[in-house]
Amino acid sequence: MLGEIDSAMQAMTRAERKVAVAVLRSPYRLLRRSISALAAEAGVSEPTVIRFCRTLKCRGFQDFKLQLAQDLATGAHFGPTRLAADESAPDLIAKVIDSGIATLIKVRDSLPPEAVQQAVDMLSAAQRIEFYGLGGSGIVAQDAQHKFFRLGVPVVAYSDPTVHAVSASLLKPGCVVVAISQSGTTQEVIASAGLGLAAGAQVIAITAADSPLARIASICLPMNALEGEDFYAPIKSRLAHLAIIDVLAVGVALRRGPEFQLALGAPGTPRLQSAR
Amino acid sequence: MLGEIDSAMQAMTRAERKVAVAVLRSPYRLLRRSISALAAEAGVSEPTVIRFCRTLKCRGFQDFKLQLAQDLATGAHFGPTRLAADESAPDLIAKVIDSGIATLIKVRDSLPPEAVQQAVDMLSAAQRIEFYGLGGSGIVAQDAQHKFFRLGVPVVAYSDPTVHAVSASLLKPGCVVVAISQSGTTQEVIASAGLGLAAGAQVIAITAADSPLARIASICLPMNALEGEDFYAPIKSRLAHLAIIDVLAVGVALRRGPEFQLALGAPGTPRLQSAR
DNA sequence: GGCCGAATGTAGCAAAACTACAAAATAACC
DNA sequence: GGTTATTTTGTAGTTTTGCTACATTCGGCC
Repeated sequence: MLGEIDSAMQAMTRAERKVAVAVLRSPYRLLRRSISALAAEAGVSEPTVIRFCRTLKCRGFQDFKLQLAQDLATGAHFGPTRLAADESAPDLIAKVIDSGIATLIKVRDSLPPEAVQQAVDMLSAAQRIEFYGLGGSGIVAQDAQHKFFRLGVPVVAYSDPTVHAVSASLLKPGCVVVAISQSGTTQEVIASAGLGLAAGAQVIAITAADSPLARIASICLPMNALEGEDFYAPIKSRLAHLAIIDVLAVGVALRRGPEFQLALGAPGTPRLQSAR
Repeated sequence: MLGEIDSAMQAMTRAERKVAVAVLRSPYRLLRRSISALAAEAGVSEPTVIRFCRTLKCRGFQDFKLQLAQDLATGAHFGPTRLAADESAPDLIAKVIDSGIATLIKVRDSLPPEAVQQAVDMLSAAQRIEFYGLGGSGIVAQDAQHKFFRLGVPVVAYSDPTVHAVSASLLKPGCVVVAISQSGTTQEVIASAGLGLAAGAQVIAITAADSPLARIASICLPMNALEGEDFYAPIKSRLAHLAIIDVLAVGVALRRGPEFQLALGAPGTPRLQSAR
């Protein structure tokens, strides 16, 4: 929609263009505003705003606002929407968080259910689970540890390559390694995953499809390259990883039965650290 | 949102429930309709419809329609997201991630822009930033460190109470503490925040509104109690915290200028750890 | 059965969105 | 270059919408 406005601007009259730039400047604020407020901000009259909406194939201002709202909610507008250095706080909030929402939608629609199913089965049956990740992925690994460690399985997270290399070589059949890496090319993680496999453990990779790490893994949960290597790229991929971990954690908790579901934080359960 | 309507129905009066079923029957059609049309369809009066919206924590009918539109657009409208023990993988993915999307939407719509603005100003001007959090919030703190530490400010994250207590008492004016706690009642974090204040530092709290921690903080970014202490509660609150951190990080990066924006991971930038 | 509080509806108001028309600006033509 | 025709923009008015204040009715309780 924002893109459409941008491209339709050429065919607009002068006054309509003024409305267009006002809308593009802070789309989110518009949602809460009235026709008169927008007209005043753009420095035009109210009917001009309505004509602007009609030019965009909308029935009126209300209709326009509704479509814009849906568009912004899906995050479908990202890419053309650049953040300005002087971004207003409401727009800053909306743009950053919508970028997150868009990421989650993408993960939801691209995660292969079969792979998730297999991963949940494998983790539910595991005698021991180890999460490996470096840097940002190391934080994801620690988060995973927090979510899994109350499910009744020994679980650890390592973000030090030398440590997880040693640990991996000491694993046994029945153990599961979850290797987390955005690119799937991080040598240290690939190496440790390989050591784990050699020791008889199984490896679940949360990484880019068709990457070296993905190829050696028993199961791969692909995180399709979030196209648009933009400003938020690292934030997006972190979020995507965390979401995948969440799915696995909930899946395993369900499988393990009610007593462990409670441990995840149902009402009345004594709070452990992670609930803070 | 549709899920919330469903669960809020129990606490509703008879007439409000009639509105609820009318909405749930055809949510999409509602978007184009007016208050009077909905009232007629549900067989109630117009103010009842408004009361229904208010019951759902909306400011009015317009606000309700807007939120509904965004909700429907994201596709995150799974009913009362109960999970069965034998949940199929596609549903598991959809429900867990939609719960996350709903959380982000809630954060987006409830974060006070003025507080965010102030927090960004304060962080941009800070000589030193320290993040404190325990348990699950400790991971959030570490994540924050990763996101901030390339912005040209000394930044650390502590999740050990004795360590951050010592560190807080050594702070000076110009330093900023970001205290993260879900409940806002964690004694150790409150104590350290207090020490920081006493040493002349300022404190930004990411926690529940009106909690003890919120009251002593210079600025509070409230994470309104995500009602429905359900199965995902801990996952939701973690996600909400991370999202708030993201907003702050992007806000500060923008303020600090282009060179630091690149550091967050724009194309062509050498990748550091967090990009993995 | 009468009283009290909650729940619902009625009536009215202010503002919002939209329409019809007139003024201004622009372009076309002689 | 001036006059006319056409498009563009603004003004004023109408209708609808969302909302509020108040009255009425319903349901529980002594």
